[in-house]
Amino acid sequence: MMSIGEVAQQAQIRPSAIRYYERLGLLPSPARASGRRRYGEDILLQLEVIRFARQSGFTLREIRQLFAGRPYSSGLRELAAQKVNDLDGLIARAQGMQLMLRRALRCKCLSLQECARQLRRTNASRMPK
Amino acid sequence: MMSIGEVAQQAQIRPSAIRYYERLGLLPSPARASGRRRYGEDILLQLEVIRFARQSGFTLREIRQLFAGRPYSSGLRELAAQKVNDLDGLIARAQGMQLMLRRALRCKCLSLQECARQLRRTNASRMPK
DNA sequence: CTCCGACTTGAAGTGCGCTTCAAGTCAAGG
DNA sequence: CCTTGACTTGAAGCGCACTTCAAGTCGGAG
Repeated sequence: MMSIGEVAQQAQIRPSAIRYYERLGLLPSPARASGRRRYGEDILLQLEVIRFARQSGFTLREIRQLFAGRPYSSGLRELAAQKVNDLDGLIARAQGMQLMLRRALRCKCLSLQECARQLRRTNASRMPK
Repeated sequence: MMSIGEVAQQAQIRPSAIRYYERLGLLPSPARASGRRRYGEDILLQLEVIRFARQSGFTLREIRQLFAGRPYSSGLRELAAQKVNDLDGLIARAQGMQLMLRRALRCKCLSLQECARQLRRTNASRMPK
């Protein structure tokens, strides 16, 4: 069993963030030894998933809905499917942005107006309203 | 020439956001007619690029650095190249997340622990520390 | 002319994701 | 024993991206 400090060090995260996740309901309250939190190995995996999801643009509330609920809960699969869809949009936008930046790097016209015009011409379909 | 309200309506954004962007230096101060801002068509393109960049995970400060500076400024190309790189990471994480969610949808084990274990087994290389 | 609605400004407020602070508890080492 | 340092809590603070509010200005319709 690890202390919150050990977990934090291994997960490269601040203890305060772990406590914050717990308060928000992303993590279950762990066992306690004379008041102090004691964690098993599982916590590291859970924190990894939280970070991974955060870095994919999920909010903590979404992460709680998706991962901290019981399996098979009613709207959960629907939500997950929606999220898969959202990620398609995110990926498309990120790729469009890359295209724009690469183009700007090549053509030496790195200014808002020029790049916008280029983007519009070549990538209009991927620019959401 | 358009008023801030017209621009806002066409760009699907609040006037307050336009003023905020202006204050932050993302947008130049437009012409004024008896105190009121008057915009040409260019503003719509500029706002589109800002939204597009925001949706790709850029902060407003980054957007200002990248797009609101003069062309060819010193560290600008370097920054852009860095951003292209960051986007690779973002795209990879988003795709990893999609994989995880799709898997969870198929195998009916949508719980933090199960998905984490799956992710770890199948996608460890894409999980950043 | 008067009223309405859209605009102006600066300042304060909001929600998110944390961090920091203050005050206190506890266990282990010297 | 007593100090040290990691922990506990609740509350406050912070940076971001805006929005909202308060108080005032302005142009055009009636």
